[in-house]
Amino acid sequence: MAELAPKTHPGPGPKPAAKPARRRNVDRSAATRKVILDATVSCLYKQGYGAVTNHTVADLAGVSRGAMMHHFPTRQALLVATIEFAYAKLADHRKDVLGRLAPGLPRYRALIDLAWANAQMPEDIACNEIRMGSRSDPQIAAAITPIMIQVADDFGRYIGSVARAAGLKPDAELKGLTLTTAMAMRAMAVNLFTYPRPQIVNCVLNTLKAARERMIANQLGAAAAEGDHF
Amino acid sequence: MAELAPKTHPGPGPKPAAKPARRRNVDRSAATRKVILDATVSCLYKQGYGAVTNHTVADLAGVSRGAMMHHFPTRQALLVATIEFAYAKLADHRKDVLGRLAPGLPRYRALIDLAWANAQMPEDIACNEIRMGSRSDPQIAAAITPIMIQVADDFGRYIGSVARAAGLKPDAELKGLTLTTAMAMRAMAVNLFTYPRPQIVNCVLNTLKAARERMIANQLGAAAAEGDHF
DNA sequence: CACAATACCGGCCAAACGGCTTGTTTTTGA
DNA sequence: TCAAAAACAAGCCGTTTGGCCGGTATTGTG
Repeated sequence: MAELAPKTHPGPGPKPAAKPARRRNVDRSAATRKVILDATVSCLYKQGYGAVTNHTVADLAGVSRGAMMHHFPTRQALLVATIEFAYAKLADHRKDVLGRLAPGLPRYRALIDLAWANAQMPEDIACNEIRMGSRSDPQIAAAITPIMIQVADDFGRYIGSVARAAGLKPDAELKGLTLTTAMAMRAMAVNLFTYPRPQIVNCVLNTLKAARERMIANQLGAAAAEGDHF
Repeated sequence: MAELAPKTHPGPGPKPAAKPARRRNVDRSAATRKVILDATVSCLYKQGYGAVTNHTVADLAGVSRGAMMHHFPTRQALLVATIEFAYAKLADHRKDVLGRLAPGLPRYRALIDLAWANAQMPEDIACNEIRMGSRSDPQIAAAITPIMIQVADDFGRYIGSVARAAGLKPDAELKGLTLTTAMAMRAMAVNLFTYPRPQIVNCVLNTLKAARERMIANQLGAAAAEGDHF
């Protein structure tokens, strides 16, 4: 739990009540919102949707319920903000990892491992929890569905651009592999909570990578597929 | 909502208060339990884990809350019973479908479509909801985890026996395909609630079937893979 | 038939929930 | 410097939750 600002002078100095450093309102707001959203993601990740209550999140964030009400007047507002916050973080992570790799096949080949890394991140687990949990609340579900559709479509287009940059054409085989990977990663991450068998991970990843290499060989010829890309 | 027994004489006959047919206690119990468990599955399927409350389930089942308390004293008891009930139904369905097919390759090839059919059934969706939802309640999660581990292991052995009967050896490739299929189907069924794009289904199924045919050709030679098995 | 056991009923309770409200502290802008 | 605005604090309330209760109806048993 991060301290937002020192409230008291820590040392044994002669000043018994040092004034807290002056902070601008925009910074105070941003910091508080971030603390709350991080706490929500952490709560969703560790305890699941059912544990996300007013009280729990506020305590976890080290913030009063009043402050939470001020920034997120309703539960719906909190969850919508959390899903946008989490998706943004996931997109940043993707961009960061892929940016270090050369465009073309190396970058395309990194997508499967990246998908698995993403699926394990608390932010992705949190999004899954909200997607599933909000089914019980039509209002929240209605607010969240369009966000998720847009994110999914954006993600699909992004994968398409990475594939094209690698000289691959996004045909049915490529789309099928992309979707299968996305689905399998998500379910596998969820599954690890209740069926802790880490050895299945490499098993699934290898299956997907084998299908990928076969597709690359089909599209670009066997020359592009030489070497061990597992 | 099924009537358990006619309480009053429906017709305009001269008998104003016909006695309800005498039923044995075991039958009364079984019927009531079934109505409650069906209602729980339906509630999980249509509205999700958060909607499964004492009141909602009892109303949906057409049963008093007292009767529910009698058969399932706690929420945990209800959910454990539901997950066992649902898994039994899914296993029956699998057995029923596969039993109509010739053992060997035809039966093995039916597994992917069967996995998708199973994943879409309310009973499977209900199990997913319980698995995810119960993460917020350590007690319920602890009661459910061993059940799911056993079911998953039994299922794995069953797939193995079907594969062996088809002359296939359960190597890493086959296991990977089995796991990938199971994971992708589960996530896809969940996904349809929030991202209604039916066209992705065949895309994923075709990817998995292509991998399957390639594996069959690898293990049994090209002769076994002739024809169109999509 | 009498009496025990089981199935069923619906009101009740404490606890926890979401969110509203009033009051206090800090920042802002003129 | 000072009033308005924003950030923050926390008590409060109506509702809903899971579970408990005394009581009734039906079935099993000697």
